Amino acid sequence: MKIGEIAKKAEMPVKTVRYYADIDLVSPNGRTDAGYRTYNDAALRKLVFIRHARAFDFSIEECRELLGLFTDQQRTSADVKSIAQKRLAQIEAKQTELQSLHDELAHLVGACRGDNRPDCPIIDYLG
Amino acid sequence: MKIGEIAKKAEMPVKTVRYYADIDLVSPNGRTDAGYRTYNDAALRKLVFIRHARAFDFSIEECRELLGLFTDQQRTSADVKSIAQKRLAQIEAKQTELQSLHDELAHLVGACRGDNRPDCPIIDYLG
DNA sequence: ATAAACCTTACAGCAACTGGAGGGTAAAGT
DNA sequence: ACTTTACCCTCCAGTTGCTGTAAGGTTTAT
Repeated sequence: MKIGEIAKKAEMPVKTVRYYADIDLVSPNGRTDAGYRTYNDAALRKLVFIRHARAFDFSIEECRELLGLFTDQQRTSADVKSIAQKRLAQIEAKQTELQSLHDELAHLVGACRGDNRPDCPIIDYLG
Repeated sequence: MKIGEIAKKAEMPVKTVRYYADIDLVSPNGRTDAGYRTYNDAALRKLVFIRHARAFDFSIEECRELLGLFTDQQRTSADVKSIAQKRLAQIEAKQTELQSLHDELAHLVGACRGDNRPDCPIIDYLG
């Protein structure tokens, strides 16, 4: 499989696949005579794995860690769960933060008449 | 006021104040003979304004826009409200996204026994 | 034969800073 | 007066996770 084909199957840009190769996250299994990267099905599974993990906002380094567990026969589900729980806690923290952000801003927007007079509680609050 | 003083009053790192000067977001009103940036109270108010707006995840460009309105006597509250509403919609979209992320991941974490056996629904799902 | 589609590397850029090197200056202590 | 400490300066590199572009080489289809 050349890079275009695996990228299509993994549903990500060619650039991204090449980037993952550059940072040694998912390496091609070889090169053609012309220097084209060649990939196998194992690489495809890794890319799909990463796409899913990235959708969960796992960082690249977390993906690397998870990928290690993914291919490690010795891993325990506790290892994986612990990483996922850490991520979940991060998400929950972000949610809380976003909620108070939302509430404050919504309050200000609600208080602003939005007419063509210059006085505005949003500006007052921010300033 | 020199940069250290205004940074302290505005509650942000000196580096950040210097950065805002570099990108012409908040310029010093002059320089000392030695080349030190000098700031006045108007600059301080702008920095505080920006810190608040940034806490709402307004981008620097949005801050620039808001700052323009802030100092523009001709602005109407409708101008400001429209920017704030746009931002509110972005926050709400992010919240929805984060919620489904949370639910999916929480489901997976809940399904994982987290013992020392290798089979793990999180890995199964991601792979 | 040639054009389109594909591949390569290498560098630049995004946002919004942060850190560090390598210096000059000012304020405070002795 | 001298030294230490605390500031200040510029410039460059790095962060994250790519994406865009330039300037080429290769393969495939017509």
